[in-house]
Amino acid sequence: MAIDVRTICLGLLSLGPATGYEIKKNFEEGPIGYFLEASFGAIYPALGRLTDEGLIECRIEAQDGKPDRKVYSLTDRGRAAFADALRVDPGPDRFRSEFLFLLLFAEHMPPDHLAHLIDERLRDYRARLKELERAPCRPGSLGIEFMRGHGIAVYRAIIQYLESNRHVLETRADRSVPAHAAE
Amino acid sequence: MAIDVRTICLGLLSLGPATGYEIKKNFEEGPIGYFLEASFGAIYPALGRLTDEGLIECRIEAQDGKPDRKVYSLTDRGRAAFADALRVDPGPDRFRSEFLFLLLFAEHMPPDHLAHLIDERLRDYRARLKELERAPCRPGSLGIEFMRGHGIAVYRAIIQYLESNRHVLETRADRSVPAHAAE
DNA sequence: AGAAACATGTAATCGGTTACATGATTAT
DNA sequence: ATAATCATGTAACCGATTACATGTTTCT
Repeated sequence: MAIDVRTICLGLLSLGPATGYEIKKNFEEGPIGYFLEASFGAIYPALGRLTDEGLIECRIEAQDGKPDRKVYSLTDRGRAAFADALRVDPGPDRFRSEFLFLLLFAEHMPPDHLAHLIDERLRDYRARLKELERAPCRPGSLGIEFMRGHGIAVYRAIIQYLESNRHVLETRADRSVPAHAAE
Repeated sequence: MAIDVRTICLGLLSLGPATGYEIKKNFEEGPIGYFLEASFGAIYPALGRLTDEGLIECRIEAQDGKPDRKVYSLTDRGRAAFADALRVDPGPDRFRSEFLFLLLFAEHMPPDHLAHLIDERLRDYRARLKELERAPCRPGSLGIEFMRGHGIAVYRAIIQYLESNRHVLETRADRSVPAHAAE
């Protein structure tokens, strides 16, 4: 078994007690979402199983209106289990991009659509970069800072590459319907 | 429906006829595997469905010993369907890394294990980079070249980041059992 | 002798996404 | 008013991975 949502929850809880909702936030804000993701539909059941197995325990905080907060924290057995999980050798890093898949066929796209596609992706990456770059008020752990730097380095590389090489695809798209051939 | 294996097969077949085996090779060699992946268990059924739907067709080449080669190619309807699929807006690019997840807990790792982890990952990235860098004999399509450049840019950024920042995690790992505290 | 490449396929299993269900409070 | 944030959970569905099944040829 590789690194699934259960292990991720275990890991994040080893950094401190948290609710399912807070765990989810980790993937949406901050550098962790740069290389990990999990949905509520995966997190809540994982937390349930982990509790059944005695690897985490849960303190319930009543709230008015909202559902009770369930703050989970690692048990000793959970700590041990996680120390164990830390020894697995990590699978390969993977970059997945539907965007690049589409660009594979840039030549068969209307030039304006192609340009729009690249513009949007660039906007997206610039936003992600800015998000990572704005330093956290309270600097997180060493690990988190390292992830942040990693993300920044990669996003910068991608933005730079896109900016300086888009013309390769775009001039070709023009040439596929060259002006002098439309006569 | 986003970009699933069926669409990927359709796209790769739009570049020329191929067998399931050849489609799979695309993900293992060459720049396409940099941002896409699919297993035989996904490709063969996808090819079957696509054939049933009349989007691709199959020419069977008998062979001795080996199973027959089934060379698939797009039909006109398939070409139209793919042109359609090209219009969807691509989901976000995602980078997933179990490796970075582990590094999140670098402080709780034996220093030699941490160093080994990073060494291995660096080796892996250098190999991938070399693989991308060795220019294809027959330069592929513009699109492929673009992907190649993208991968090279990203891998270089990651390697450089890892090389120049690993000490941040590693000196800390040392300090967790500092020499002067062991007295 | 053994591994790797060539070549296609099936089936069990599974992890996870998406959508649904509920509902108060606070910010725009 | 409307959207967003807070807060937890269930269930259907699904795509895909993994392992299995089979067998030859060629490279090391």
